[in-house]
Amino acid sequence: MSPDSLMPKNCNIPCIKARCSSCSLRELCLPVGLDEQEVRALDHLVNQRHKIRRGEHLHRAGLSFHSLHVVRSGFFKTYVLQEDGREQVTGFHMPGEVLGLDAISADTHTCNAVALEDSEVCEIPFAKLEGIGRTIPSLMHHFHKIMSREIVRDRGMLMLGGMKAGERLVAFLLNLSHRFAKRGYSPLDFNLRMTREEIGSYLGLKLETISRALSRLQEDGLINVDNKRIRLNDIDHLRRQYGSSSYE
Amino acid sequence: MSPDSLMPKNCNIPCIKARCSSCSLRELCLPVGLDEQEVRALDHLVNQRHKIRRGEHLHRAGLSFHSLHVVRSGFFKTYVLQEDGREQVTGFHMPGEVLGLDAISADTHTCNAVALEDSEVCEIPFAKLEGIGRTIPSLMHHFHKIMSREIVRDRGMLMLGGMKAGERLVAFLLNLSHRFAKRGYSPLDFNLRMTREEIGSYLGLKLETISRALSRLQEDGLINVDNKRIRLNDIDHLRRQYGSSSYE
DNA sequence: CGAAATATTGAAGTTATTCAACTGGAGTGG
DNA sequence: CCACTCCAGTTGAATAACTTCAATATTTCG
Repeated sequence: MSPDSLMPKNCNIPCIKARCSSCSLRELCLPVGLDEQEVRALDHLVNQRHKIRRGEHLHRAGLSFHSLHVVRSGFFKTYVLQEDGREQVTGFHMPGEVLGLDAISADTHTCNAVALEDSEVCEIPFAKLEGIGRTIPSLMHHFHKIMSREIVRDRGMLMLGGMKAGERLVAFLLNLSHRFAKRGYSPLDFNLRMTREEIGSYLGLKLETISRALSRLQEDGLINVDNKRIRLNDIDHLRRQYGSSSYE
Repeated sequence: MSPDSLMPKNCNIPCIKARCSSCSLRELCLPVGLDEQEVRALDHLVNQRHKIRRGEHLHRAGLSFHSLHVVRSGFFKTYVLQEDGREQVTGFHMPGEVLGLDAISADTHTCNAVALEDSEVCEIPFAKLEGIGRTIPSLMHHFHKIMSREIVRDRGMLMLGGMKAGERLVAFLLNLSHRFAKRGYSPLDFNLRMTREEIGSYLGLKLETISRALSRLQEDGLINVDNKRIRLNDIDHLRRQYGSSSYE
């Protein structure tokens, strides 16, 4: 049992009307920086909440694109299948983060998105977003910032290029830590939702290498590893020793 | 390194009014898919053309953001300097491609952009773009596609994660080839504008590894290398043998 | 032309991968 | 409840890939 499940406790309704104005993620999600009136406009924009159970897909590569989705609770991974059948993980996604931005380009999803734990998403029909954005410039501008942040984030991953396995892993852990912290969870003690293999795929390493790197960090006393649970014992040391790579 | 000011220095014709409606890049750049009237609106949007000479910077990380720039001619690289002083290349940019999308996120440039050869850019004040976009939905929508494409492109780089040096390099060459082709240049015979070191930085490899991989491909008869000039002798073989990675 | 930057290549060293054996936990069915 | 299997994870040993260091060649540019 994870000490910090990202799931809300009482969810037995498959779809409910989403309301940004009373959502606990207001300060993380689309509404950031919007005033009361603008957030109410968002209430009209956001269609509904969907439950996605662990292992279910939110969308698949090749499907036509209509709506963005914001993670309301839970945890997702996105990935693509390469010709040879290998799965390449392209990202992990927490509450408040937007899925589907890649699909705007060609009106087609370019990746698969699967829930790593029971999750909920809010659906945002993209045409509607563009429509409402026309009348609420600050909303449109905010959306541009979100897209831009996605670019910055992806580019941050690129910068791991020159790093060694241990450094990449630390950068990854620090990134998760930072994102958990922003969501009110401990930045020092959290559960990985993904397997070593998925981490490896994301970082361009093999699962054994991830395992070894984790063991090594534990030997050095920098972290504690108990299966999926990670404790960062000396986050400053981690930050100093390895690239701070604080990309959002 | 050459001393390079932020402003164009001594150009005879430093800045001229840009006109999308008569630009040869119409089919590659912002105007793609817009009708006559909409393109004329773009003429008002685009401020002017700037000449950036080889080695000069278009912008630097940390500077405040006002305008996007579209490469009108020439070739740019973007990069960030890491704490240890190492330069990490984040991209190469050809005519018709937009620079500065990363900066929207925080109104601050997150990377440096330097011309790898004498170049020209068209300046697009971002506030103006958002303003005009409000009245021309198709322009706004097109802009969203451009941002989305940038995300797809960056993510394509991520997918090189699992590949070996030779495969990454081939993916890189095929990507360049494809982009040259779209611009009317030969997809089989082109000049690299960047050094081996810059390619290496971009791909997460050392310059010697790039050099060796190029030599190896030449030995195998797949390409010809003459310093910066590359000829692809068997592009189908290259495409088949290595990941097609046709990201945009 | 000559200096500095860029590129190539070899040999040695390091790092990550591969293959393989083994552990432990979750879930299943007798 | 236990035996069993499956899956994720750990760890070791051998191998492959990449980097580093170093020497040399080539190109670029003032």
